Amino acid sequence: MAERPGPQGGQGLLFLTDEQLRKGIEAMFFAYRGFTADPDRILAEQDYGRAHHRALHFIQRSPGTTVGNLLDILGVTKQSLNRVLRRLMEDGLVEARVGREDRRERHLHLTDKGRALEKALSDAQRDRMRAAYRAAGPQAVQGFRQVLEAMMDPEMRRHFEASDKAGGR
Amino acid sequence: MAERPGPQGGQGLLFLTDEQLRKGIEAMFFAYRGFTADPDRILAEQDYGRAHHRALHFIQRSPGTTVGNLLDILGVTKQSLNRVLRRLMEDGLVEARVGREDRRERHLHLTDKGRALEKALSDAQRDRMRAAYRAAGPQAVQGFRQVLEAMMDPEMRRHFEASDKAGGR
DNA sequence: CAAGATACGTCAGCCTTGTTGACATTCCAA
DNA sequence: TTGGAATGTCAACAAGGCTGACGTATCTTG
Repeated sequence: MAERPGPQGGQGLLFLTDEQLRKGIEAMFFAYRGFTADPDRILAEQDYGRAHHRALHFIQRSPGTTVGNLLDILGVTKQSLNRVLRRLMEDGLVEARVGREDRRERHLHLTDKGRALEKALSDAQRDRMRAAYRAAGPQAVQGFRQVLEAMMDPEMRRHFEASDKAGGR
Repeated sequence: MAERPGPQGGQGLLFLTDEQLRKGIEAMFFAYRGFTADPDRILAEQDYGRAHHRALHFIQRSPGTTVGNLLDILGVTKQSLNRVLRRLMEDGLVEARVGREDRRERHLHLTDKGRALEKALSDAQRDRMRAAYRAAGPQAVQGFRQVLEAMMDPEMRRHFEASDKAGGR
């Protein structure tokens, strides 16, 4: 567990010490706070929460996605998601269209109003991300992405990779 | 906003496109889920939540820390933290010692039982982090840390850097 | 065509963890 | 001695998770 550089490893494994890992864990914790801080402020003004942000984000990213697919991605129960979606539809940010091929499905789309809020949120979040990327540099960004990807559950990695559109990576 | 490589930037700024930033945002989202998944399972068995994990972690990391300091780090209200601490003390995982210099302060320590749970949680989380680090390699880990650090609020970065003990980075 | 499976919505009730506001206690420091 | 700091605690509330149960279209399959 507590590593001294073994005969096989030497300097090359120092980044796997418990202490380094602890720092990584705390870095994730503190960084995630920063990551959500700016959108949270905007959301609070309008009486929405992170759950609404997540729904808006993934509908924006994959317009026409179904409720079931969203459930998969977000990993919450349909009751929980439904409460959020209902509110977004009542408020006219999201619109559900009956599927043409399978009429049981509801295909979700943002309205202009929904797109506007989503943009405000993602602009704020992207600004922070952009600043961090710029400060760290392209090399660091590549490493950042590699570690995050390796940290995901395989099923989540599938969803993540599935989001490559034109211009993805 | 939507960048084409400008005359000044060229290839070097492609990592700052909106699409790259969106992928970074989703990577954070999906990775954080993986990051908390293993401890969450252990916590659920014992009817604790993430809030308890966070408290245990930061008490373990800085034994003797005060309630006020913990409030600072965790960024929640004292009522919220108090509920969690009370439960941990009732269950005999955490012990509060009256300060010797300033007797208003409570210095928090883990009991053996608390240390045991904290270790189980952090072992699980470290295992995942170690696997990710190993898969990505030392170079990537360095980048990972740089980006996360740049993403923190300055005040959180202070707390983060303050946690360097012997062997930190 | 009938029966079962699927996609979705919804009601009811519960829990954790966050919030605000108010107030008490204890103790340090000027 | 008095003001303010550090802490604890009560009450009430909200967001957003959860489970369980049930209803209704709609599709699919035997």
